Amino acid sequence: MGGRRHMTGTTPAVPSRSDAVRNRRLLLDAAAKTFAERGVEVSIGEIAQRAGVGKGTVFRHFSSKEELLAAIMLGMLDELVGTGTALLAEGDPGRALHAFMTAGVEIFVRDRAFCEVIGRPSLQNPQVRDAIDRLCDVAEALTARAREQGVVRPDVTGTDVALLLGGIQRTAESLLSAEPQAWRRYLELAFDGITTHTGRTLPHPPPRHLPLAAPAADHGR
Amino acid sequence: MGGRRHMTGTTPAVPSRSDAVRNRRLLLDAAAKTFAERGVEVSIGEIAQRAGVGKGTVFRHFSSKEELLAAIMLGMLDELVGTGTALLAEGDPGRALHAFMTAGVEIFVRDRAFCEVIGRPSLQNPQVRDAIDRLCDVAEALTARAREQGVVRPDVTGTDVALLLGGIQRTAESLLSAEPQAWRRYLELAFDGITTHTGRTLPHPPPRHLPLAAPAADHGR
DNA sequence: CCTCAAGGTGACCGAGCGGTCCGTTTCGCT
DNA sequence: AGCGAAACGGACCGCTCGGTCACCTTGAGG
Repeated sequence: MGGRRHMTGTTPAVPSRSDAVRNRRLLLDAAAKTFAERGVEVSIGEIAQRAGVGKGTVFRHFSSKEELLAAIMLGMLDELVGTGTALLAEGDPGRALHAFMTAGVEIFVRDRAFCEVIGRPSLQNPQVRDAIDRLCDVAEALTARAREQGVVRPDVTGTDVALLLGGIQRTAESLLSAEPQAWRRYLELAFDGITTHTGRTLPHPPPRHLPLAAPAADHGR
Repeated sequence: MGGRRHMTGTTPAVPSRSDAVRNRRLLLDAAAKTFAERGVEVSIGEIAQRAGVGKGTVFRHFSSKEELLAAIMLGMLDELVGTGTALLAEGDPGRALHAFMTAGVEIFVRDRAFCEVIGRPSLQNPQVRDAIDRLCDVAEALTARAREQGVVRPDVTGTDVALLLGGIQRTAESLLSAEPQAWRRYLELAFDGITTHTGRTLPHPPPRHLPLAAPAADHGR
């Protein structure tokens, strides 16, 4: 997982001095928690404070806020890809797909920054995009198995499934503080939607991949 | 629509001088377009520029950015409530509910600020909350009709339907720039999910209303 | 045409942000 | 213990934002 002494883009992967490794760990942990609770808008200063280090130390380890964020998002994406890959060994394709979707929505529900970053290509760095591609691939593999067995309707793709994860979280979002498990309701609803056989095919052609190459012709005014 | 000469909260409803009414109109139009395209984060300065007025003029008409935003959100919510109410007269309850959901998702898709504001109670003023309550009520009325006729499964509520609107938009979000109509696919998927009869009941108790009374125990650090 | 209050405006303010820099501390090696 | 390099920290910079204010313009009644 990741080259040892290659530089990970712009910042040395892992420093050698003991205080530096410890602070890097503290920093990653604090950032993960803070981003999860409060979203991408939290200030670097607050993360530093929570980690018990100075603001400058943050930028010694990560050249920018975005890089710190990407490091954390990448870890979670890889974890989910791993879960999906492991589930390809599960015998029952329907159960495997359901378990994958459960794991996916759980991440969205747990982490506010994850929700905000995924699907906003304008904010994403190349590594995150690659990880999302891999996520779509494993979702497609799981979906294909279920589709061939007739568990899911024939015109549903892995990209559909990946996109639904965020949609399910969004549906449950405003209930989450009062009903932390409400998302399971909407996961089941969506799962019934993709497994029901109406005879009709869904409107609009199914998505093959995510359009991740946003030229970001943004608010350059 | 709405009281004529009542003051709308904190700012005089409609001024009397001709230039003032005209500028107010320009401002509302520019703000609606800008919020729709770019979300709540756009600066007041940009809205003013787009309306062709000075920044100070914005604050003469609306005491804060949030009030301007609320005025626009309120208009759209009321419009959707009106559409839903009208659809209660439609003969076919299933078609009526489907049409209501279509109208709802269309608004979400068209307006980025709408997506960002709805369901974030921490940002909402009382009038917007009331409008959302009314929206849930009309959604419940439409859903109840469809439920009684056996069109939708028995354990689906109007609040479920209202929440799904945002979820559907979110699902289609990253496809929207390349495939502006992709949301129809996920609307159909969700509609199939609430109309299919699996025999199983959904997990988690159905939501009765939205928990709109967020005490906002926020990042007051 | 005159008057004056209502309306318009942009320089300005304070707060918060990401990111930089350099004097100071600490680690690890000899 | 002594030393050089690496890491630390927080004052600091430039920028943007929402919101204010004192001065100027303009509409409309007389």
